[in-house]
Amino acid sequence: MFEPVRGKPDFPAIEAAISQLWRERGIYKKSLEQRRGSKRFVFFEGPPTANGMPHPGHCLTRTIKDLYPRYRTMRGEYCERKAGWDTHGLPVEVEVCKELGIHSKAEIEAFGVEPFIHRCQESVWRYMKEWEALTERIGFWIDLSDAYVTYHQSYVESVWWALAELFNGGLLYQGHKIVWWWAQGGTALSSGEVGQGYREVADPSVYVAFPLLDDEGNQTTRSLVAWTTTPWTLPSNQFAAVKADLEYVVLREMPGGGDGAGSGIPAQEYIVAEPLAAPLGEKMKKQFEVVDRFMGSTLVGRSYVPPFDTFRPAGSPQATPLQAGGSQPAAWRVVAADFVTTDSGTGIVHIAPAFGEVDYTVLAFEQARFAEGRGPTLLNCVAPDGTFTDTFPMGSGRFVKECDRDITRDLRTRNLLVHQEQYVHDYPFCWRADNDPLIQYPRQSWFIRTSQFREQMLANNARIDWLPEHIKDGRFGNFLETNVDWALSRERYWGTPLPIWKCETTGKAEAVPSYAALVAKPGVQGTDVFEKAKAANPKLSDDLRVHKPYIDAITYDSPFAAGARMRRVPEVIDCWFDSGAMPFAQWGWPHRGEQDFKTQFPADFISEAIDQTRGWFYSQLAISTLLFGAEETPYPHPFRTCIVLGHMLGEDGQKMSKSKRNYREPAEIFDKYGADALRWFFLAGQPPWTSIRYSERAIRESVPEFLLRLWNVYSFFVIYARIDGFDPASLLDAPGPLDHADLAKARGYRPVADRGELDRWMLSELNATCAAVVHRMDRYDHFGAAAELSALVDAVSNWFVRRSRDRFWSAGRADTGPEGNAAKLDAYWTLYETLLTIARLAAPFVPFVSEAIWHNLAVAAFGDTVPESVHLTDFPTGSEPLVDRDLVRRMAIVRDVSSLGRAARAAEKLKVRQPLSKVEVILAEGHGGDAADAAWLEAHADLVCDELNVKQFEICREPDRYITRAVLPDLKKLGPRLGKDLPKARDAITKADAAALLAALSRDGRATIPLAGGGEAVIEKDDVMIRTTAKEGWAAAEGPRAVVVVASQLTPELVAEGLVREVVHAVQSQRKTLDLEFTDRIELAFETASPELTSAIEHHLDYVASETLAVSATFGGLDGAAVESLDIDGHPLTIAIRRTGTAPAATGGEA
RNA sequence: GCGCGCGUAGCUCAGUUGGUUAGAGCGCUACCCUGAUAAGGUAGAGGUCCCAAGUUCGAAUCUUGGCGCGCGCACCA
Repeated sequence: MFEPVRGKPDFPAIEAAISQLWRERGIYKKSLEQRRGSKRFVFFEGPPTANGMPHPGHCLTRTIKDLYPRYRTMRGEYCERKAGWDTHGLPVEVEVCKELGIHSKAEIEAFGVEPFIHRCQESVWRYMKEWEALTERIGFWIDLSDAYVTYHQSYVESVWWALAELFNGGLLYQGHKIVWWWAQGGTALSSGEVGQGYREVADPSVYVAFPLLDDEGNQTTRSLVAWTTTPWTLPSNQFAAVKADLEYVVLREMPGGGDGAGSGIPAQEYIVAEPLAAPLGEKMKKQFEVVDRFMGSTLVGRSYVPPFDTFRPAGSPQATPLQAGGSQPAAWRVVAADFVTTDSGTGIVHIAPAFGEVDYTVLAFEQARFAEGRGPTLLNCVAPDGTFTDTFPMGSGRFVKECDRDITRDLRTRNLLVHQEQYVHDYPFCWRADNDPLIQYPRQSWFIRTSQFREQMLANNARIDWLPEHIKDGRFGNFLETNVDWALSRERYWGTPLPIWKCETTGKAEAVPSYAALVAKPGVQGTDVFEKAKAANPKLSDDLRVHKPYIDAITYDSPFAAGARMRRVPEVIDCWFDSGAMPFAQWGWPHRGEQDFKTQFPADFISEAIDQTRGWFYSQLAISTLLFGAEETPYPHPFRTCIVLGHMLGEDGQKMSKSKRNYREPAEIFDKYGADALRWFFLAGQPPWTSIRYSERAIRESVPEFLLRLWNVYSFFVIYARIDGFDPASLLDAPGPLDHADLAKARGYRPVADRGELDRWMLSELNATCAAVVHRMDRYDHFGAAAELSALVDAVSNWFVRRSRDRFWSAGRADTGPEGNAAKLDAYWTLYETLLTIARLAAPFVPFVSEAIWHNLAVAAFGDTVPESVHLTDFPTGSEPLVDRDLVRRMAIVRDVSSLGRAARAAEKLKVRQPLSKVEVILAEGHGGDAADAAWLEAHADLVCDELNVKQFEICREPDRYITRAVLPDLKKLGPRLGKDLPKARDAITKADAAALLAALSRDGRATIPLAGGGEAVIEKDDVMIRTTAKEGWAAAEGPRAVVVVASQLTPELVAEGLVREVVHAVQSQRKTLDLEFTDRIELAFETASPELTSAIEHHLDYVASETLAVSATFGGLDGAAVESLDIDGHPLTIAIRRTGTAPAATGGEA
């Protein structure tokens, strides 16, 4: 027998109990075991970082990541779910630095790399408990005990193998490039990391004069005006770039204002691009006259005085021999460059090759023009820590950005500052230390030649199913097309060490694919460093063996030079490479895990939020393509389908972030509403790729619509099943999965075909929904599937249960015994089957509530002869033979007619309590309905009468009394055929005599109508639709399927009945205010001065008494009764109620 | 600046290949039910489908150009 159900569910408490049940019985493991050997569904877990608290965004990803594996498992597939943790990288180091109160690399070195690494390793697990709790709480089934961890030796060795492969293939190289440099952190960042840190800031923007030299090397009064937002790069200026085919003008200040006028100092003349001259004048609020104009090519080759003489020797510029013969000064010369634009600035670009990628290409180009070894060298007066060196005394030892002000002031005193303003633009900061601006800086760095694989990556991408689809060719495709080589190395500490050892003599390098390969090298030394540390501290993790600083101690004999040693390069790698290597590194492949890797590659399904486009999605695709791309595969790799989730927004619509903590803790939501509420909100609230507004209100409001409604139906079922003795276990001896075929074996389970219409309808809807949900879920459309589920629960609650109440409350027991009531038993079987099936359908979505329902309806009833968990059952796919489409359609018509009837009543202010004599229904033609529908509807007159509280139902025989018919052209059919004549045809059809036209069409199947302005059109029967419109003066409502007319005339009898219903309603309200149980019996007495009301009550006294459970109903007073005076439709009435006793709760009898 | 996405009811969002009366939930208002009851149900009000032009017989839907929002990118010197 079923356990009693609390009417008001405490979902969090229910979920806690279910959670415990799963844990104790190992349901997750069993769900896997049960499918072992079946077709695999491969899922990759994108590793989160556990050194921060989980937030609502993680709840979303974990919900989606749980949904599909659960669904697939129920569909019969085998889906391993290996957890993973991302443990390396800057986020961890920065967190540890914060704890230590330090920031710079120097401080880390002072603290000691070894203890620092230990701290990092501990920090990684700081919030592990919270993560594990969240994972269990939200019902994310995954193997936490067997998680892959990116710092583990086996993982690191897999990454080493990958890097060695790339190195040996010539795809991993060291290059000198301008990189985005985090000076305080002393490392370059990848483009992905740089992208994370853009922020809008106001920088000083300066217009600086570069005085031109004449042919003799003397300074002239004409100056180039260059624009820059990074004054600190000016000391390292090497060139000025112009566009050769752009017009430049020479500006002289008009007399009458400004500095220098009349002071004897020759007026300054400024050279700028013609289109930018006027804007500059406006900014400076000065009048200029143009004294000369020429093309940019005229300027090319001219020498100028750089703003600072940091690197400039005294005297005239030195002529340097060119490759092609002749000579030129190597630096401080005007060059031509195509990238110069007139979008902003002056059309003259200050070139500091050390601090700009484009600037660097100018230098490289210029170097090639000069004789070997004589060209310009890179000028740089900034140290790697972002401070000026002694080469630039003014800023020596200070961070460059802090010197902007002093540099500007200096320029002004030397009359070189033409103009200054604030410039608001986006500038990158370190994504982990967001007060540190990044600078572009020349650096040796290790790169992966990903750009060489652009086409292969695009081809691979083309075969991936992206959801939403536009990611493929949009955001992700674009990113691939503009791919640049992956800046892999990090000059940091806590990361996978770059497994490259260099010969100290020759500088030649080789890559090492594993620790074993390393210690097998000839003359290996230094392995004892770790062993000693381990001896001193036995708790030291063995995995640190392959980390800094221990790994750096290991050296071996160079194969390149006799007597030389091989030493590791100092860098670690970008942690995104770690996570991207996860498809094979999670198994330690290729050093081990061959079988696992083979069966678990590629993934069928992954899902993360959109910020992973350039993160994990890219790193996986790039690594997989580079390593495995040579082989033709019939599938994309390393994943086939990827759901890209939208960003989670806070209550204010702002983006949430771990560091800003601008969100409610998930735990609070779990405690108040439960995990299933949150899951349903995520899954059913919106398509997964839209950004989700995470608000408590929205979560709360999503509960009644589905979870609570489902629970209420379930609770209704259990309450009455217990009362009526519906005990499936006593009717079914050898239960199996409790699906339709299984239940059909039960005694008293009548074949569906023999059952009442409502039952057949319910099972039709149920099975149709199963098929629809499967269809949606197979296409990763859980949002659509959730809508189907929601509609099904609505159908059960608002139609099946409501229309079945009579059966549930009718006399007799719900069994096959002598008191058995077959119709009642049918109702129970139908609702039972429906609820069991819904529990299975909803299981992947709301696993807790589904389990609670299953547990009571199946396990509590049958014990261990049925599956002990809903998650061990097969997902219902729907049985087509049980679906009766005609019935579904016709029931929809009844619901429509009822709804329209109520609308008609409402329009005339006729409340449902007032009985009416008649309802007439005119069915629309041409809406897929037919004559059989009308007959069917007529057969359901009682149902409609009951719903609408009318005495009589009729399909209207004289529709013309109530409606007018209009013939409407079916534009979709006629449009393509008639084209431009359509408007004329439409007018002609609309204006034509509808009756005559219809007659002609039904007689001949076609009709010819004349068109305005000549010509005619032939229309066929199917080319038109008939619209019926209610005539004025009737209580009618029209919908697409029918017009419903209610008779609004009231007879005295009807009025009296209406009054009585009002009285009953008043008594019931009174019962409720008196807090009477629904089984309490009462004595009832009325007093009224209205003869009309007196008469009405007298005529229906029995009805009143039975409806209100009154043992007596009289006129007059009643001692000790609760008395209430009120107004019944304008008639005064006093009601006296006295409780007399309680009848035993039972169904049957007074329905 | 370039790219991607979005713009539909007070709020959150659907809207299938262009087709006649643009939908849902919540909220609001009114009503119903009172044996699922601190539940449940029905109806109503509420829309220049961001703007403009174009294509078309016909545009929320397609095209172009604006405007606004979000996100991403980076040769913003």
